[in-house]
Parts: sequence; structure tokens; C-alpha cells
Amino acid sequence: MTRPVRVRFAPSPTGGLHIGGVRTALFNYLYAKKLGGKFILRIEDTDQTRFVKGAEEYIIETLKWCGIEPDEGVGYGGEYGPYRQSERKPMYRQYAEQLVEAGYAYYAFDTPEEIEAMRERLKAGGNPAPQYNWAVREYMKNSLTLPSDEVKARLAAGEPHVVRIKMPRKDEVKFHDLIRGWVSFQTAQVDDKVLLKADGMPTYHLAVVVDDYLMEITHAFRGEEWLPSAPVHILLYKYLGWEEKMPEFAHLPLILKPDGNGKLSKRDGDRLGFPVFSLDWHTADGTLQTGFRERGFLPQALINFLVLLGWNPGVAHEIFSLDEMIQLFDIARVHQAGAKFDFEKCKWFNHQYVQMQSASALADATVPVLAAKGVQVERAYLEHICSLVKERCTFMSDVWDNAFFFFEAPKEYDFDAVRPKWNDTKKTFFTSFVERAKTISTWDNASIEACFKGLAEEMGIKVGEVQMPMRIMLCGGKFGPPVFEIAATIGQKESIERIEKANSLF
RNA sequence: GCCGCGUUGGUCAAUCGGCUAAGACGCCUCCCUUUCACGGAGGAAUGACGGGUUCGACUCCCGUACGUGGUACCA
Repeated sequence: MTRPVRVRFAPSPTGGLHIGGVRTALFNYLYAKKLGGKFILRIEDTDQTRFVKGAEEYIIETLKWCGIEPDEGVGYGGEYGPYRQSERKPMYRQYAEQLVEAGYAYYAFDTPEEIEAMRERLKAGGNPAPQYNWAVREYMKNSLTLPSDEVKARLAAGEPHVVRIKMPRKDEVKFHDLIRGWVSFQTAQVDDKVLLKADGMPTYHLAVVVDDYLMEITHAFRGEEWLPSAPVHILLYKYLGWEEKMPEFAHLPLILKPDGNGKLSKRDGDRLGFPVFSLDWHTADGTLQTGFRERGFLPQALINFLVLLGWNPGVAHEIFSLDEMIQLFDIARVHQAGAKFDFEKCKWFNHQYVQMQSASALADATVPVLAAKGVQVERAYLEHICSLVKERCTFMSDVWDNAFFFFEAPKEYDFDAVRPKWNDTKKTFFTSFVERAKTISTWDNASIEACFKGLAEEMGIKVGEVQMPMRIMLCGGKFGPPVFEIAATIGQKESIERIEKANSLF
């Protein structure tokens, strides 16, 4: 029964998408593309209380930015819609009722207060995490304990109720996970999960199963946090008579905090100084959670970094194009253990990708920065500078910091790097150099260097002795491309002015 | 607490019983450059612990420890 591959990424629109979600989407995408299947975006907005406006658009924009766009789903259309669970609300109830009729589920009328009371009682009795399970359901208000007339009456009266799955008292659910192999659970350990909420919305458990079935999903890849509830889903497929169409499962390892203790969470970014969100996200209270995009990351770099977090391609190199990832991707090579997020390595990937960018692309990214500084330069000049400083840029936005002295004379000097060894001879050297520099007819790298070194030799000064001061004069500090390159770039007049000014200051 | 999943250098990780245990990031040294960076050459640093199984265990099994996830009318 080989069906066409259909995988889905099914996030909840509860806020910005963090990199764990991006990676889940990525693995789904790669798998689909590898097998010539479809990648579907489904929005799981069954919890009305947690719904956040704008989150859905954010998710779509993230996928677009990352270059892993869905073939089908919210924002993309398709034959299996609607793709928003809130819009599918009327579809779920019938399945819940089918389960009740078959004896696999039941109606429960307990109020939140009653359930809370039950929990308190059991906690007092020494149970740290009471569940509504096979033992407890015996004395709660549900269609298993209430007379059938009363159940009918309550239902007819429109009394609030939920539908819960009736987990077998003693059974074992075993299933094969593409990443973890055979996994089994004792049904007695899992509670009677709510399937249909009092507001008529399904919970995740009912919704995934129904939607995956209806949308003919063949492979369900999701985070490891879902592993414990997998038996509920497996049972649901069985109870609904859909076993044949059950997707293959793979539970992805979690991305953990770099400093230990738990999975990476939304707040770690601010705490540790790196982004965890794909794009900037403004929370309801107005705080900004920085995104990788705004921080200066290239999407290919982020994707490349993420794909290697929990997956190993089995080849020697680490830089992959999306196409190459698709070629190499193999769900069986996904790790079982969680991986810590390493921002240093993430930056390294970005640096690698920045190096692949053209000077023109770097220039494009720098234009707004210059505009903000009020600096105006010719395009060709900008591009030349970009090519000169590219190798020291980790982010596309790093050009200014590495090249500001090409746009304006240094405002301050690293005197400590010059003064200790400064003397009249050097001062004289620069005075003479300025005179000679004025006579250079072709102001280029080689001519300047020849002039500079020639003078040094004549005066019996080691070139190195005056090269550093020259650098400080031109850019203010111990950084930047080769000195003569700088001089050639900023021009004869500007170079001479800077040298004269600094020479009087040292 | 209970249940699940995991455990190779600081981090990401290769290895599918033969290991003198790859590679990458980071770190250190040297070369290049009398700047920074890039590049090049080296270096330090790893199998949680205890039992089996086996001629042989990092690899298989069992315990323990530790980590991590779940234990909601959240996903």
C-alpha cells in the first residue's frame, strides 16, 4: 500500500515560530521533496484561548523566508481543505460520537471544579499527578457511571460536556517509530484524554488523527514531546477503523538550551543573547523578541545549521544547498538524543554563507545602513569596499563596523598603539611621505606601496615601524584591510589629509 | 512520584562487534600578514558507571546514575 508521500507541518498560532518549529518544518519538507511528495501546512488553532493574531502570517512568512514553502495548506490552497482546524470544527464531532457509540469513548459531565476537587483529593492521598483514568472514571460524572436516560437528558438539555477516550485498563500499545524503533506503552499509564472539548472543539489528539487521516498524511514527523501521547493516537486510528491508513511516525529530538536544563524556550534568547525566533516577533505586551532574519542571518545559513542539529548526512562536508539536503536526507539518520543549540556554530555557518555572497549583495544590505548614517557614496565604491571587507563579516550588516573608515575620517585614534614608539624620525618620515605622495600620478596600491617603502629605505627605517602608524592614521585603529589598499581606495587627497592631521596629533 | 525517550571531547557528531575512536564549531600554538580577518600547519580535549554476552565491545543485553519529555477541556 504505497501511497504518495504527504507530510505536514502543523504549528499552533500561539506566537512567533522558534527554531525548533523551523527545524520540524524543515525535516518534513526535506522528506517530502526527497520522495516527491507534498508538504502541507496545517494550522492547529483549536485552542481559542491561546490564539494569537498575526501568528499564522508569521509562520507563513517564516517558511517563505527559509525557502521551504508548502505545496498545500493555509495560504496555498489544496484539495483537502480547509487547512485551519478552527474551520474544520464541524467535522470532528461525528468521529467523537462514532467512538462513543462503539464504546471506545464516553461523555463526561464533570465540571472543572469537580475535576479539580478530584485532583486535590488524590494529591492529598499521595498521588503527585492525578489523572482522569480507568480507576477515576468509575466515580466521576460520565456516561459510564450515569444512567443512560440521564445521559440523554443532559445531552438533550445542552449541558456542557466533553468526550474522553476510554483507555483500556490493561493493554500494551506498540508502534514503530522511524527514528526510535519499536516503542511501547502500557495503556494503564495513560489517562482518558479529552477528545472533544466543551466548546465543541477537538483537542489536539482527536484533531491530528482525524485531519491526518482525511488529508491522507503518510508520515507524521513531530517533536519528541509528542511521544508520550502517541499511544492515544495509535489507539484512535484503531478505534476509528483507520489502521490501514495510519501514518508512519517519527519523533524528532528536541533542541535544548545551550546551558543545560531543558528544551530551548522562547525566553532563552533574551536571556543568553541570541535569537530563537525566525523573524522579529512583537509580543502582546510590546516586547520585541529578535529574529534570526533581523539579527542578520541568511536563511540558507540558518537552515544549514538547523538541519545538522539532530541529523547527520554521513558525508564529510557540512555546507549544503537545499537541493543537496534533499538529496542526502534520510529520516533514519536523525538522532535520538536532543541537541544543544550552539550559537557560535550558528554564526560560523552564517559567516560561511556571507562569504558566498557577491559584493553587490553585500552592498545591497549596506545601503540602508549608510542611509541611516547619512553617508552617500557611489555604488561602485561601495561594492569595492564590500569586497575588501567581506571576509571579516559574519553578518550582512557587518560592513559598516569593518569599513566605516572608508566613509569618514577616523574620529579617534588608538594612540596607545603608536605613541610608545613614536619619535621625531617617524614624524619626519610622514611629513616627507606626504610631500612625495602628492607627486604620485597614478594613485594605486602598487605606487603607494613603492613610494612608502622607498622612502622608508632611504631613511633607514624598517617598513614595519611606520606601517602601523600609517594604519592608525588612516583608520584609527589596528584593524582593516591592507594599508595601501585603504589608501588607494579612499584616494590621494583624503589619504594625505588624514596623514597630515594625524601626524600633528601623535 | 509514575511512565517514555536518551547518554561518544565544552558543543554538533562519525562508528552499525576489530579503535591506534573521523570530521566540524570553539579553544591553544605556529606560519602567512609587522593590524584584524581569511587561509595553512599542528595541539589539548571523548565512549556516564557497574555487570553480563563474545575470541573481541563505544558498538548487543541488564541494572544504576544522570539528562530530557510527558503526566491539562495547551499544543
